[in-house]
Amino acid sequence: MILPLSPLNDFDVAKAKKVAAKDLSAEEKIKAAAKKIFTQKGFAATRTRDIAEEAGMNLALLNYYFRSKQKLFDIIMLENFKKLIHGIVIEVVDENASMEQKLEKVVEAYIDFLILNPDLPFFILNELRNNPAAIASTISDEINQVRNNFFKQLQKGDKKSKLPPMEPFHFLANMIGLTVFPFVGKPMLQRVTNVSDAKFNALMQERKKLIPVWMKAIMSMKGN
Amino acid sequence: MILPLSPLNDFDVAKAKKVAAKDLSAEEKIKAAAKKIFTQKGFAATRTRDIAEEAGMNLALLNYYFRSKQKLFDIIMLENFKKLIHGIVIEVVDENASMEQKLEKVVEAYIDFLILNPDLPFFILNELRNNPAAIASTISDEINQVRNNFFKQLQKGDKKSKLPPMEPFHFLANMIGLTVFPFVGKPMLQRVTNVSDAKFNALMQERKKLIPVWMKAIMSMKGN
DNA sequence: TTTATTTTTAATCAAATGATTAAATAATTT
DNA sequence: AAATTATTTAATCATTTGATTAAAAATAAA
Repeated sequence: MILPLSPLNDFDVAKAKKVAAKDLSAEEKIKAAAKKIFTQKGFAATRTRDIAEEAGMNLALLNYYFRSKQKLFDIIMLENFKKLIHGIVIEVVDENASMEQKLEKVVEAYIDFLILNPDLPFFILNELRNNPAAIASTISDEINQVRNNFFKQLQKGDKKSKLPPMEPFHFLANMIGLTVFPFVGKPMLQRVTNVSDAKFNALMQERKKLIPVWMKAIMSMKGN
Repeated sequence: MILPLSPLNDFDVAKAKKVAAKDLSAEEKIKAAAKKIFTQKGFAATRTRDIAEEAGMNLALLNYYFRSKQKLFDIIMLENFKKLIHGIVIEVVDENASMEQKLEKVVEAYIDFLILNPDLPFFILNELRNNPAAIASTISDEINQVRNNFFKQLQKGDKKSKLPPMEPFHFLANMIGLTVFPFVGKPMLQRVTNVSDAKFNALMQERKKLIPVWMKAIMSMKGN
């Protein structure tokens, strides 16, 4: 295999072949380790040696399989991002569901997901700051869907749930703020309120029921 | 001055003397540049050369005045942190103010502050992740004050405002989520909702009035 | 003005870090 | 089994980056 010597050749030829052998392929081990460390520490604070060590692999394998730290990061980034928005768009765009139904479904699915991936939102928010354009372009389709469907529903109000129209920005900020912020600010909140990890998760379970109720209360206020 | 040659000598002797000369001292220029870049990009992603360039100063001056990147960062970090919690604790701990009054005061003061320092909360959240213990110890006094005063008021309910008791964690998560999250998630929210910087600030002005109303609506719901 | 002190600069160092290479090993194909 | 191809390793490179140094310039003290 001459790939490392010819940087411009395509790279996936080698991959497909040996995958699915043994327990977990070297490539998969590296990817898993990279996901863990990149997600925890972000791009800049992650060293390729840390990834190799976490994967129990030789450092050179990282470049053998992924060419560069940046390329590896891009792959992780994209997968993380898709994982995070997967499901939510489909739920939210559904024409037949009422606002109330959407609220309940999305919040529950999201909190379940975040309990399993507590570092993901901070990671996304961080990298979105460093690279707004590149990432946004990969998901512009989903954004447009949300704009064309859900935002319209929001702005004309929801008859079934008796919820008046609401400015989409405020709705999103509230919804994500209430749902995602506890995970983004977890270290701070835990420190101030003196809450253990177990208690934190229990509180998040509570919020699955509470947030939809709160959101409806917010939307029912006059002046929105 | 022999400081650069004797690393263990005290460092502040030199400082005090020439400060307040010219327009802005070299030390102040570096500090301002460091604050800007550290706050924007975090510790790991910031290069000392970037700071020197931003300040228009020679790279060696950074070490001359501050000894190391880490020491400079610690100073910025502490100032940022104090700036962020300044005021809020005094407001919130005041025994005589009702919950309602506190809500209105704190939200307004905070949003005004955040409009001027939009990158600060993300910076704090980020560094709090990397170094939970060190930072927390510098503000444990303030945290205890909040616990002993405000959380008690929360948990016994507020008669004047007719607000029933609420779990402190949920209250904090909601309050900070609604107030601070828009700034933390600014790039994401702006992208999805297609909102300009000017519009964003206008929406934040709106939220100064809305969030207290929303918070009262949330707290008035049964089941908290 | 002369001397001492402080500040600034340019050059350089040492360590960390992303990446590469050539050789060794393992697996696959013929 | 022999030949080919793919994977893995240890050693090394080149660059970046935080830090230092010695000398020059600016300022203050005598």
